[in-house]
Amino acid sequence: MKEKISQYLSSIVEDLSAEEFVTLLETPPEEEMGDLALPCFGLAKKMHKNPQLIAAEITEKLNAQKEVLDIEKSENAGAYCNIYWKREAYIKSCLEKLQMENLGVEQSGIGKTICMDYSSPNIAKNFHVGHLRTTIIGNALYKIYQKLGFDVVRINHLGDWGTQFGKLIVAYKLWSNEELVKKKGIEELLRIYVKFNSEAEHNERFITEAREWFVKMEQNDSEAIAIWEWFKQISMVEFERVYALLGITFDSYVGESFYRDKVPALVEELKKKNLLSKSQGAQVIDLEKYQMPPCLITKSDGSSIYHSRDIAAVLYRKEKYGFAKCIYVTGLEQSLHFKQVFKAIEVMGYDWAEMLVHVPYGLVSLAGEKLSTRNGNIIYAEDILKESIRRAETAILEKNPNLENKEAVARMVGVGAVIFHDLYNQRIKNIDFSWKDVLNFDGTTGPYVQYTYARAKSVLRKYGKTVDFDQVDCNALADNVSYNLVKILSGYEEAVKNAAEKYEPSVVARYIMNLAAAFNKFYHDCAILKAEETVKQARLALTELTQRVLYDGCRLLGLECPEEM
RNA sequence: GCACCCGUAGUCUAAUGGAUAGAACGGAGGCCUCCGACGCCUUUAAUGCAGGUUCGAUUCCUGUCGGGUGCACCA
Repeated sequence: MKEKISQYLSSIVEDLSAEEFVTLLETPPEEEMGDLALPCFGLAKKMHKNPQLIAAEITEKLNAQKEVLDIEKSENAGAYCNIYWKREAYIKSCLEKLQMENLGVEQSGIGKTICMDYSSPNIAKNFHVGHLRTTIIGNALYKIYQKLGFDVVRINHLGDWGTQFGKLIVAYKLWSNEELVKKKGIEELLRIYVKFNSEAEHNERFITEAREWFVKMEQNDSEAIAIWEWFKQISMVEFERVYALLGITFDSYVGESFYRDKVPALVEELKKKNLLSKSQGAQVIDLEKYQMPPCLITKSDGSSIYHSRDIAAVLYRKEKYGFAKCIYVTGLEQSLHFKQVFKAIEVMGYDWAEMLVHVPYGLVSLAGEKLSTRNGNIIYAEDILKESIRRAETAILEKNPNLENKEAVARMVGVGAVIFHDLYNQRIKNIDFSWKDVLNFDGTTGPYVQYTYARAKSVLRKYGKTVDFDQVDCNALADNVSYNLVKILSGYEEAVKNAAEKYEPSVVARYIMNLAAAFNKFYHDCAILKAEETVKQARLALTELTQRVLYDGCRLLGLECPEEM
C-alpha cells in the first residue's frame, strides 16, 4: 500500500522516484496523526516553494485520489502531509500477510552462508556471566539470520590453546595431582591457575617454564598433550551443562587448537607475499601504515599466538564454508584485535576481508569492579540460571500452585528472564551485574512476554476451535486499540530485518515487548470471547496471529514460551 | 601519550536528521461479581558542557568534561 502511494507521489512530483518516496515516508509520532507522513522540507528546496504550501497541495491531490490509493483521507499539518489508511483495507492486507509462510518474512538470505563465531569460552576456566553475553547474543543473531533464510554455521571457537595451558601444566605439576583434579574438576584447575598467577608475580621463572610447556604442546609432546586433553574434557562437561540449560547447541566445536598446525602454512604464505618482518625476535605484519600496532604472527620462541590462529581460522572457514559473511561476537575490548586480523586478511590480498564483521558488546562488571577470577569477583552463569529458575518456581507456587510440569515451566521462565535481560538493551552498553535486575519478572522482562503469550493461549484454549480466518470482518478491528495491535503485528518483518542489518537482537526484543504491551491493552479493553459473534471471530483471529508472532519472536531470542505459567 | 566505546528522568534505558524526547523500575494514586492482576489506567521527572553544519540535531562534525576499555610475545 505504501508502494502505491509512493508511485503516485512520484507521478505528481517531478524530481523524485517512487523508491525515494518509500524511504521518505515515515510513521508519525502520534497515533492521531495518521498512519503515514510525508515531510515536505526536502521537497521545498527542489521545488523552490514553501514546504507548508507543498504539503497542502500534495494533501489536496491525495484526497482527490482517495479511492484509488486505498486511503481514508489525507491531512495537512504544517510541512507534513499525513495519510490515513482505509482501516478495513489495511487490516485485511496485514492479516493476509501474517498468514503467509514464515509469517510473511521474506527469506532474502537463501543460498548464502554466514559463519558465526560466538560463546568460545576458555578451557579450564568457569563459564561466567561475561560468557553468557556472547552466547546469548550470538544465539539470537543465529536464529535471526536463519529466519531470513541464511545458512548459518554456529562455531564455538573454544579457547583451548595458548600459553595459559603451559601455565596450567606447570601449576598442576607443582601443586596438584590426578586424584585432586578427578575429585574436584574445574574447581581444582581454577584453584591452581589462580595460585600460579599470584606466584608468578614474584617469580619470573614460572612464566618461562609455562612458555616452554606451551612450546612442547605445539611440538606435540605426548605428556603435554595428554594433560591438555584431559583438562579440556573436564571443562567441556561444565560448558555443556550451561548450554543445556540455555537450550543452545553448535555446529562446530573446532577451537583454537585445531589451527595449530595451520600456522606454519600461514607463515609461508605471508613470507611469499612479503608481508612478514622480524621484530625483537618475533615475526609480525607491520600495520603502521594503518595506524595500528603490528600484528604478531609468531612469538620469539616460535610458537603461535591468537592473532595467527585467528587468521588461520578465517582462511580455513572461507575455504570450507564459502561464507558470505563471518561474524565474531566478542567483547568490545577485543576491537583492536579484530581490526588487526581483518586488516591482515586485507593486505594479504583477499577481497573478502569486507565480509568479516566484529560484533562487540559492552563489558560486564560486578559491583562496579572488573570481573576477575583471581580475586573472586565473579559470578558463574550456571548459578545465575539456577537462581533465576528457583525464583520462577517460587512465583509459580505463589500464583499458580496447580500448574502441571512446574519444573519445566520454571526453567523456561527463569532462563527466559536471564536471556531477555541480556538482549533488551543495545549490546554495546556496559552492564553492571545485579541480581535484582536479572531476577526481576515485572515490566520489560521475559516473563512479561511469556505471560502475555500464555494469556493469549488461554483464550484460544477456551474457545476450543480452530480460528477461521475466512470469517473475519476487518471492520470489527477498526477501533483504535485493535488497529494499533494490527499495525504493530505488521511490523514484524521490518523488526527482524532491522535487527539483522544492525547485528542487534535488542531490536527484536523491543519489538516483542511492544507487541506484548499492545496485546495486553487489547485484552484489557476488548472482550474477546464475550463479544458478539462477528466481532468475536475477528478478535480471535487477531489473538491467534499475535500469539504466533510472540512465539516466533521469542524463539528468535532463544526464549521458550510455556502454554501456561 | 595515542586509539576505541559510552554520556538522555532518582535508576536502567528508546528514538532511519523531523512534529509535543518514548518506555520500564522506583515514588504517589486507582482498577479483580468482568476471557489469567507476572496485567491495565492516572501521575511524577531527562538529552554533561561549548561551538559548528542544517529549514530542523538526542542523532552528524569540532572542542571540552566525565565514565569505561585497549595499545606485540595472555586470549
